[in-house]
Amino acid sequence: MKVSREQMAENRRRILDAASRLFREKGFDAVSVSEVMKAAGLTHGGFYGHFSSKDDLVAQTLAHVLAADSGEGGDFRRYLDTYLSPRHRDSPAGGCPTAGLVAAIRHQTPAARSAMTEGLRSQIGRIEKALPESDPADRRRAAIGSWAAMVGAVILARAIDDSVLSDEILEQTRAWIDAGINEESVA
Amino acid sequence: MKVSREQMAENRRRILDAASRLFREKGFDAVSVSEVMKAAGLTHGGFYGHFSSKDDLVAQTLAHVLAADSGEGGDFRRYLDTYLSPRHRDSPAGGCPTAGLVAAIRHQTPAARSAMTEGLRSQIGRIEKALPESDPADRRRAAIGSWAAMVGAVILARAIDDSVLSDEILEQTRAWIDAGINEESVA
DNA sequence: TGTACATCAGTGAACGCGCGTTCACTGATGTAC
DNA sequence: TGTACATCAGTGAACGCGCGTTCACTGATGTAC
Repeated sequence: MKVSREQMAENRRRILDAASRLFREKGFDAVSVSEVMKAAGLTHGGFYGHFSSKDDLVAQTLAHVLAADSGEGGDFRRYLDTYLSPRHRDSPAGGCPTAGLVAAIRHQTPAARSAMTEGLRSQIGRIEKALPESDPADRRRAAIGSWAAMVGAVILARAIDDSVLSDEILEQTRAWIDAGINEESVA
Repeated sequence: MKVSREQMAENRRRILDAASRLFREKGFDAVSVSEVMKAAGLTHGGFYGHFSSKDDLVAQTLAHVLAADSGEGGDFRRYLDTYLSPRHRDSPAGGCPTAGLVAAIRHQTPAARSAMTEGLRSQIGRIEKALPESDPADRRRAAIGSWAAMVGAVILARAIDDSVLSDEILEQTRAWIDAGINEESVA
């Protein structure tokens, strides 16, 4: 049955939101088109009215979720504490899409890589702005280094089965970044 | 046709080596059992004489490649320069198995997670030893923070399609870690 | 040392399954009058 | 505003394909004598 234009737009949003959560939780390959559609409250046949292929869904989901990833104009240290928390590590579905999906981007289409590139560029810019003032070159270095360490730490912490070591990775990386930021702002 | 015991052991090693390269290059899901066997110079039917399932191959490949990942008793800065080089970024198949595979471990079996946990534990220990002397607690913090940043930077650098930004991520992360190490050794 | 034969590593056809994708159909929407 | 009908978003059965896995078979290995 046909559906109103607003309903169709909302359906599309629900598909993207469902895909976004499922992809972060289980990875691109382990999530089927049917699963996404069911999670969005629809049947699989209607999928191709919204997207040209599963690859297209992946690319559009990335653009959707990385654009929404903004916010956080606030304090960098607060962001750091939240990001490197056990709570964030344990919630991939609702957590940072970069931590959940970057590594898989290598095996996706050029459109997906492009979306990730822009997402990463703006995320680095956002961290630069949130960092305590100092020399612009140092600030950029700190933004990139911190972000690499944050994403790396969450990925490592999520991969292992020893919760003590996992907690330690989060906490030590947090302290290490914190010390690096102090150093930069003092320099 | 049957094959000598030594030949069988060598075949097993060749399967693990082929799987190791292919998994790092394309990811676990995108590599089929047949593809691995063909790369090892065998046919797919013989696979189950060596491994009980593809999941078993994944777990054993991780144990195999993470154990071999050792070496590098040398200078940390040299290791850092090599690790965060465009050459390493561009060679996932022959590169660090952690950078190539950690993020996918979350979706693998407990045996695979266990292998990654031990691999990570020993890698952190190795870096601790290679770091310039200072307080042991600072050294451990630096080892974990540096490793998170190194793995994160390579994963980020591999994900994007802008080679200028990708090079910058490697170089800035290298400089950021270098500064952090200096700070620790001075403290 | 040489022979006879049981073992078993590797082969390749075949299987069942779930996936991405297609398509004839349905019935609510929204436009033309 | 009310009616008639063309449009088209969503449905669900069906498809072809590649995957992991199985199995009857082959022939070299290596052991028993």
